[in-house]
Amino acid sequence: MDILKDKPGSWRGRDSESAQSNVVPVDESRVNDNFDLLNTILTSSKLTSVEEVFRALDGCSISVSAHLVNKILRRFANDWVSAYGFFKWVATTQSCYEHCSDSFDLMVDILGKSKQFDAMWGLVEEMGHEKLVSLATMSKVMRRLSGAGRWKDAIETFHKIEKIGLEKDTMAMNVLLDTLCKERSAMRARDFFFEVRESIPPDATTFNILIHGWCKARKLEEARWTMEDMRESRFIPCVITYTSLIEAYCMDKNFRAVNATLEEMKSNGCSPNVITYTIVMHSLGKAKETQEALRVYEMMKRDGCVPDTSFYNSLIYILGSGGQLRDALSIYEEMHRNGSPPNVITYNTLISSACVHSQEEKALSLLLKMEESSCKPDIRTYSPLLKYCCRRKRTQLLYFLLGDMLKKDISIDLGTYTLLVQGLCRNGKLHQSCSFFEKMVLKGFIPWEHTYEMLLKELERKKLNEEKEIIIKLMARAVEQNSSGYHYARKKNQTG
DNA sequence: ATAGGGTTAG
Repeated sequence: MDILKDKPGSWRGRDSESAQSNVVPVDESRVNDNFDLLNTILTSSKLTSVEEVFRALDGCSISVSAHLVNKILRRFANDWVSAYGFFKWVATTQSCYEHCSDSFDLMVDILGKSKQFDAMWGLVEEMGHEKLVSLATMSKVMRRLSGAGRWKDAIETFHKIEKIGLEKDTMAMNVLLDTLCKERSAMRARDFFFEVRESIPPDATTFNILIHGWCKARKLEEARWTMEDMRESRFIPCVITYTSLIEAYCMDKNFRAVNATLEEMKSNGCSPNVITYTIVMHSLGKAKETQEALRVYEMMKRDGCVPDTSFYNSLIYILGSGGQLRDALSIYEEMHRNGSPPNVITYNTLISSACVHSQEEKALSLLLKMEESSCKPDIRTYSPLLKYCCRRKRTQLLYFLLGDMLKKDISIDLGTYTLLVQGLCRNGKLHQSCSFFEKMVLKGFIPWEHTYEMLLKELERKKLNEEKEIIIKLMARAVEQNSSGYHYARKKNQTG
C-alpha cells in the first residue's frame, strides 16, 4: 500500500479502485457479512461519543476494505458520531489498512454536514500530510460551509487552497460560485465573481452557474443581465442557460414568457432538450393545465426528442393527479417497452396516486412489482400507503406495512410520524395516535405545534385526562431535548 | 452538484 502513497506524477493517489486491486479481490458475501455486523454494533446502542464507538467496536475482528468503509460511511451519513468513530477506529486499529482518498472525502462531507467544522478541518489537515486533498475535498468543505451560512469562511477557504497545493483556477472558482448560489446567496456569488474575474478567466459554465443562481432566487432581471454579460464576454448561451430561465418563468407560472423563451432559443439555433420539456410540462401539470401539458408531450415527440425516465415520471404524475390512473399505468407499461425503465420515483408516484383514489389492490400490487423488479422502496413509497390506512381505518394493513418497513430497514421520518399521529387522531384511533406521538418524541423528533394541539384537543373532547397529561409531558420533553441540543430532528438530506 | 422528477400539514 505504501508504494501508492507517493506515486510519481500523481500527488493524489490511493483511490478505492487502486486500493482494492492492490489488496484482495472484493468478496461480496464477506463484505455483506461484515457490513451487517458493523451495522448492528453501530446501530444497537446509543453512541454519543467517539470513545463510546471505540468501546463498542472493541474486540471486533474483521478485515476492512475501502468498499466496506464507504458503505458504512454512507449508511451513517446522518450520524457523524458513529461514522467518525468507526472511521477513526479503522485508522488506529487496522494496522495494515490506510483510508483511501474517497473515504476521507466522504468523512469530510459527513462532518461538514453535521457542522462539526473543527473535526472537519482536523481531517483535512491530516489529509494534507498524506497529499490526499483534491478539489473534490475542498468542494465539499466549501459547500458545507456555505450550507451552514458561513459564506465568508467558504470564500476564505477558496483563497487558501493554493497553500494546499491546489490552483485558484476557473474550475475551482466555478465550484465556489456554485456552492454560494446553491446555498441561496447568488448575490455573494456575483460579488465574489466581480472581485476575481480579472485574475481568473471565466468560462461558459461560470455564467451558467450565476444565471441559474439568479433564476432560483427569482431575480430574473439579474439573470437576463448576466446573460448579456455572458454574450459580451463572447460566450454563447446554451440549452442550460435557456432552461434555467424557462424554469424560473415556470415558477412564476408565466407561461407566456416560457413560450417566448422557447422561441428565442430556437431562433438562436438552440434546441430544447428532454430536460427543458420536462420542466415545462411538469409545471403546466402542477398549474392544472393538463391539456396544455399534454400538448408539450406532443410537441416534444414532433421535435424528435426522446423521453427518458424522469420525463415519463412527470407525465405519470400529471395523469395520476388528474385522476387518469389508467393512462398513467399505460405509460408505466410503455416505459418497459422503450428503454426508459421505471425507477423508485415511478413506483412512488403511481402508488401515491392509487392511494389517493383508494385503489388499495392496485397500490399493493405495485409494491409487490417493485420487489419483483428489485427496485428498492423508500420512505416515500410507504407514506402514501400509511396515510391511506389511517384514512380508511385499515389497522391490520397499517401494522403489516410498518413491519415490512422495519424488515427493509426503512426508518420513519418526521413527516411520516406527523401523518400517522394526525391521521389516526382524526379517525378516532386515539390510543394508536398517542403511541406514535410517544415514539416520535423518543426518537428525538419535535412534533409540529399543529400536531400537538390537534391531539390535545381530541383527548380533551374524549375526557382522556391521563393521556392528555402524558402528551403534555412528552411535548415538554421534546422541546427540552431540542434546546439542550442533545437530539435533533434530522433533516432529510442526501450526501452528495 | 452548470439545467429536470414524487412527499407533510393547513
